Amino acid sequence: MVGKVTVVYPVDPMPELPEVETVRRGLEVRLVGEVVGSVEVRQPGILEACQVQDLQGLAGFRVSAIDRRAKYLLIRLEREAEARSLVVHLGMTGQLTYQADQEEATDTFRRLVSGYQKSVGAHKIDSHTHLVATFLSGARLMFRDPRRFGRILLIQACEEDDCPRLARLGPDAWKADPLALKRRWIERGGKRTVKAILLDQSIFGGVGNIYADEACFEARIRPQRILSSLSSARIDVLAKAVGLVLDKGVQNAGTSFRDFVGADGESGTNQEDLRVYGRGGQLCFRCGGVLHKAVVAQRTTVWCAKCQT
DNA sequence: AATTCGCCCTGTCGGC
DNA sequence: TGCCGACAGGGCGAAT
Repeated sequence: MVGKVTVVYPVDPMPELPEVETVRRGLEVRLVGEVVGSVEVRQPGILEACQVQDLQGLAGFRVSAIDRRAKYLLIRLEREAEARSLVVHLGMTGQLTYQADQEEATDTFRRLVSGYQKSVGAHKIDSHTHLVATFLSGARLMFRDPRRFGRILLIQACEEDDCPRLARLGPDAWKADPLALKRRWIERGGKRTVKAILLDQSIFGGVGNIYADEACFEARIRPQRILSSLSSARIDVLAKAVGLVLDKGVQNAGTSFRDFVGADGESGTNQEDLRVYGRGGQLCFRCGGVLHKAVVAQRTTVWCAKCQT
């Protein structure tokens, strides 16, 4: 028996495509059809290109759909002939949770499950809760983000192409045709590293630090390899690996080290399936070699020097 | 033109 | 034990 085991809980990096998709699915089930009663902005600093009054003016709008583009959530709102999109980026620690009624348990319940903190239920309103939308049904949608890297924008539904953040995004990386990934990587990647290309949201959107490293491990390619130095066949493998790790992330309802929760406050389980992210210095599950850690493309990067070439 | 840097922000952790 | 600096990190604008 081991005496005392120190478990390190890394802070979740930015929610990436699978995490945002998990929130989208949760909100789609619960939020569509709800009519906004009032919106309280508790921290105006999270707003971008819109004012507190604009959000307060959403009273009477009905939620018609929840869409996602890369790591952005788009909450579609309609009132008579008007249509708006509430655009939400979760930053690093953002949580967008739904509460059916205010009598429901109002505190997050955390417990340890397989070495990680498991979160259940919407968090109570605290100093990190920056926006609370209350619906006519009594339900609430809350945006909570301790590190405040998240952003909320409100745009006219028809102005999506004029929103610089959205206009910059390339196609969605999830469910993209592997041949399309390959073609665009080669066209737009120049002489950059695989890691830099995977993280570049204007080439394909949705992949962040976790899934970039996991895809490289899956494809047995070093993240610092220059893409143009890879054979055509190996780029094909990488393209399939990206699809695979994103699929798995979505199936597992996202990666939760600490902060990430879905719309109902539930943690994901993908952290249990990670092969390299957060494992620098530990042993490779595939070959037993020591996993290396270094900064590549300005991000902490982990790879196996033995089986990734 | 392509790439890098500094900033935003706060909880957590290691060192003293 | 407690204080404090270092660190983490996506996206954006400025600088190189």
